[in-house]
Amino acid sequence: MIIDKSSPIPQYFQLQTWLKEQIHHGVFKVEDKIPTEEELVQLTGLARATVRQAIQNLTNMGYLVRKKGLGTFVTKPNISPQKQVIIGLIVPDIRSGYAPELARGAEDEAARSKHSLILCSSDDLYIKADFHANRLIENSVSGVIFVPTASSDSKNRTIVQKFQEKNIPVVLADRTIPYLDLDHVTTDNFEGAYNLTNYLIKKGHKKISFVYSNIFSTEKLRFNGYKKALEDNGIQYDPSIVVSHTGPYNEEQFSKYAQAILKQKKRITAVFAGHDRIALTFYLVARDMGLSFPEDLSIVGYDDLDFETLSLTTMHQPIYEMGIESVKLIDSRINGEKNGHQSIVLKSYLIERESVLRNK
Amino acid sequence: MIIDKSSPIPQYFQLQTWLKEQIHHGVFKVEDKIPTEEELVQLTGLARATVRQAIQNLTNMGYLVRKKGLGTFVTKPNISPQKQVIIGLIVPDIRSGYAPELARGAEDEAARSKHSLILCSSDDLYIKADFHANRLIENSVSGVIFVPTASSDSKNRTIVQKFQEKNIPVVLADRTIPYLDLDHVTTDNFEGAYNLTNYLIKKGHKKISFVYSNIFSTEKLRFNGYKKALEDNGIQYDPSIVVSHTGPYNEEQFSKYAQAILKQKKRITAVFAGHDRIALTFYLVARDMGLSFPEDLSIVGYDDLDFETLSLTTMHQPIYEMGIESVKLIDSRINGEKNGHQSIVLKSYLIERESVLRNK
DNA sequence: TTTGTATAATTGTCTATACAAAGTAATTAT
DNA sequence: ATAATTACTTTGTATAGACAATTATACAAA
Repeated sequence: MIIDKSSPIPQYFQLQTWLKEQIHHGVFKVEDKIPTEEELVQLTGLARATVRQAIQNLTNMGYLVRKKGLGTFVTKPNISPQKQVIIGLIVPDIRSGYAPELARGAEDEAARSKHSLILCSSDDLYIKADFHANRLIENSVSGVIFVPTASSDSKNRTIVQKFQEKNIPVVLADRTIPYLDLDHVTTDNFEGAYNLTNYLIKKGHKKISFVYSNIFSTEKLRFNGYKKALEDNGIQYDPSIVVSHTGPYNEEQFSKYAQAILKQKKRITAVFAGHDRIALTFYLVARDMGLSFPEDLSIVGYDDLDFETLSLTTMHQPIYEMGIESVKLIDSRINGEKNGHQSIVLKSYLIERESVLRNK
Repeated sequence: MIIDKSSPIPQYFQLQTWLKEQIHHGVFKVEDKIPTEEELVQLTGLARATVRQAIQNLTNMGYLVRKKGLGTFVTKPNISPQKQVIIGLIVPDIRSGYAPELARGAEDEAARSKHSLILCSSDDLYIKADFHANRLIENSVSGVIFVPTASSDSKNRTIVQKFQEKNIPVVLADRTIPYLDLDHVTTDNFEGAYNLTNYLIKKGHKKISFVYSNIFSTEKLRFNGYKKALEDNGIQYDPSIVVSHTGPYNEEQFSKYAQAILKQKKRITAVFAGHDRIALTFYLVARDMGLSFPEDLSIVGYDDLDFETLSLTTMHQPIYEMGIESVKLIDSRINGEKNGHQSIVLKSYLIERESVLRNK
């Protein structure tokens, strides 16, 4: 029998479930007419009002369409049985640095699970990141990949918390925020910088300038790797050839730093730039000052950006993979697979080009 | 009286309308309890089932919440009075060419109207563009900015039609598709190429090679501009120094073209590359062949990509503005402001750098 | 060929009634 | 004072029956 009168489950609900099963099993197919109310009354022994309640509910749910004078019909298996997943990506600027590569990695991985990616550029400003965060929340995204801005840690935390309040999983990409237990994908910045510094030292360089922004976790780690490598090789750390800029990269400012460093009397032989952009600035300034390259000055960068005509020795960061891993993390959060927060640290490797010369 | 028994309008519907009005006019406020079913029976003279039908409908619509044993309550006036607008952006690859600039322009303009941008890279392939199109449609985007792929016109048309069937406005960015009346944002490719060719001619060049992909509307127009400029200056068009590649840009292939052109006996003095990437490839090949630059060979490109260390004379395309205008067009479509399709042609301008030398 | 009419089938609207289930509030027992 | 009981209110489930509105079909009339 279809209806169990002794069951505590409401009879309209039993009928409703039965009808749904019939549709699901293809007994009533798409566009088919299901039995009339009267027939269902005969079939189940229920009152017509009860039958109607079951049918009405299924109609509201979109399983059925009722047509006056004609009957009740099974609707086309409707749109989107699985909810659309949208992931927000907040980068400093989609035009610069590694952002395009990160975006593409994230996009490709998202596409694999039929997810979509909303693009947000923060210009490294808290206020823009906050604006985007609000919009992402309004769009009820399923997760966010966030590259922290150049603002203070506490402001970056505010943004993360905004998402957390709405139970939206957040993955920090590349940079991290202190005192915040979060999923995080980055590269081995300390180790990478350590290896790169060692490489310079093995090439005979002792006076190695280090120029970086001290507000980003990544560059701070690189600086630590640099210092450790000096120490392990018995080279005295010299603060006078280190530039620690409190703020994000800025072409004009870093050009001045480059000029200052290159004009110093105690001649440096190599520059370790906090990232490739800085390396490029150094190269341009050095060239303008009449230094020949790499004969007069060896330069290494960090990131492996695509400078077509500048053959820069640098540390390649697997940015594309970072995008992939970020989306994977978001995905596992959405599916509630993991508990506790994960930090994924990807390996970077040295790309030896022609910007470093053995120091005699 | 609340209910007009003689009206042809169903009584449950009359009650439903009345209740909705009371809520709207604030007689029943948010979180308020509305009269119980029994009270409404007294008030209206209807049967309880009829009253229930009215209440049930309003519950389904989200106006009311029923609580067993407690009563029926007015819900909070729900979320999102204004719908979120999401715009899809389909570019060949967010990592290359002008895509980042276009994306950023679109993003900034979208942000101004609190819209969001979903990023899609097609790799210039029909199949990927189609995949993204389907996902954008599933996400019910409000509009799409589409850079046609390197596939055939008919395949690109198929994708556009997919959106049109769902009444989703489409704007073609940069490239166009023949025989398709659509909103379109581009630059004056013919005129730009004409001017750039004239510039070369005024610099004394007569043997000017032209190398391009003949599958894109933009580069075809540039080629036409090039030919027209030759003609207007009385220079014989020479097909043997023109490379017309049937397919998208491809580094390996274009390197071979460059080698072939540069090895020819009838020595060319300048190259007009279909876009900056091609110009770069020519530069690299020429350099590897021992040609000095720009003394032995003048090169011009098109796009004004950011090649840090290559001082390329080129035609600057206002790509950022193209992104802005594209979103503006989508916006006016969404608001139903315009009828008929619009073509916006932005002005490009010559950037004179150091890659062109006067030919003696 | 078109238009009108009758009829059957089916869903839509509505009334009247009864008991169940889930809360609240007052009362009673401990 | 606290806990258990009871009474009451309100929505939830269910039955039985009546008539209205809409559609398809067949047949008749213009």
